[in-house]
Amino acid sequence: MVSESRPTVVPGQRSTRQRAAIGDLLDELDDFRSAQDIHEELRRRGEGIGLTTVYRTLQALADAGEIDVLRTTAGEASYRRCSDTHHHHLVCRVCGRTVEVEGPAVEHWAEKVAVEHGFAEIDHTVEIIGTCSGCRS
Amino acid sequence: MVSESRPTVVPGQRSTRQRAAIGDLLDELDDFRSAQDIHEELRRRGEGIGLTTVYRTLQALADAGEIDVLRTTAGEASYRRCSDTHHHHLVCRVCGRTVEVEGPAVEHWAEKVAVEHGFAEIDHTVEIIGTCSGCRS
DNA sequence: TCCCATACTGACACCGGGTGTCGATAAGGT
DNA sequence: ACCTTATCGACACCCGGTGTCAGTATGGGA
Repeated sequence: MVSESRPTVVPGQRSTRQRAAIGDLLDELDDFRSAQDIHEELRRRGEGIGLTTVYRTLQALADAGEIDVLRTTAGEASYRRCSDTHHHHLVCRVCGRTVEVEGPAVEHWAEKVAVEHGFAEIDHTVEIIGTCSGCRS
Repeated sequence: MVSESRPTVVPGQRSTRQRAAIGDLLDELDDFRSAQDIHEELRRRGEGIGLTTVYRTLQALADAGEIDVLRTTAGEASYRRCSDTHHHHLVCRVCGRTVEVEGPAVEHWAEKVAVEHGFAEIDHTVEIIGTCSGCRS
């Protein structure tokens, strides 16, 4: 028994109480949350944790590809634990409910268009936002 | 002769020297530029104009759909005069060179996916970034 | 088990893009 | 020309995010 339910929260970095708390919270949440939301929620639960640490851990997780980042139109970053496979997001503009969607056709299109214009090392972002059924009543 | 080469820079607002200067500069530029870039360039050319005015004019133009806005990963807003038709951008991550691209298939896919999940009033963002041929040497 | 080099933490100061305020100024109808 | 109204822009301010650095926790040796 190697007693490692969460081997490393952030690959290549030590596992600490604070990082574990952030990891656990992300597992629990479904929507995109800002660093400050996450910090506030952890404090509410009695975790002693600093805002700086939350910012840095989330950034490290994002760099490692462990979580997805979304920039709100207000310029704020939002984070969410997602599935490993490449996908995009369908987000409700009212409640923030998020659905992961795949679109192989879009990937190919982006790649093709970019190559046609002589671009390489292609990356892309696709976000769909709308109002979900629950928020229309 | 109604002597109106630029009837209104921002629809529903007065035409002023400052707004005309911003409009002219946007006509001239090809890439996405930040508000501060635009302010700096206008000052360099001798235009007396305040940074606040530039911010507000660009925002009004964007609200009116006269120009396109792009949020950089650094959280900074960039602006560019674009064609009227709906399109997306292929941007070079090094030099910022921008190509407008169309993808009817993507529009349909976004719409379809969103409707399937019960979403309405659908909007979407698609950006492709890569390294252009000139910047790879 | 103790020790120590190393990584991590977090309070705090700071940075920078962007916005609110408000007196000064320009626009344009009469 | 005059007056009402929109606009301008210097300045203070807001706030998300980052750099710093002294203090603290961690975990691999000895």
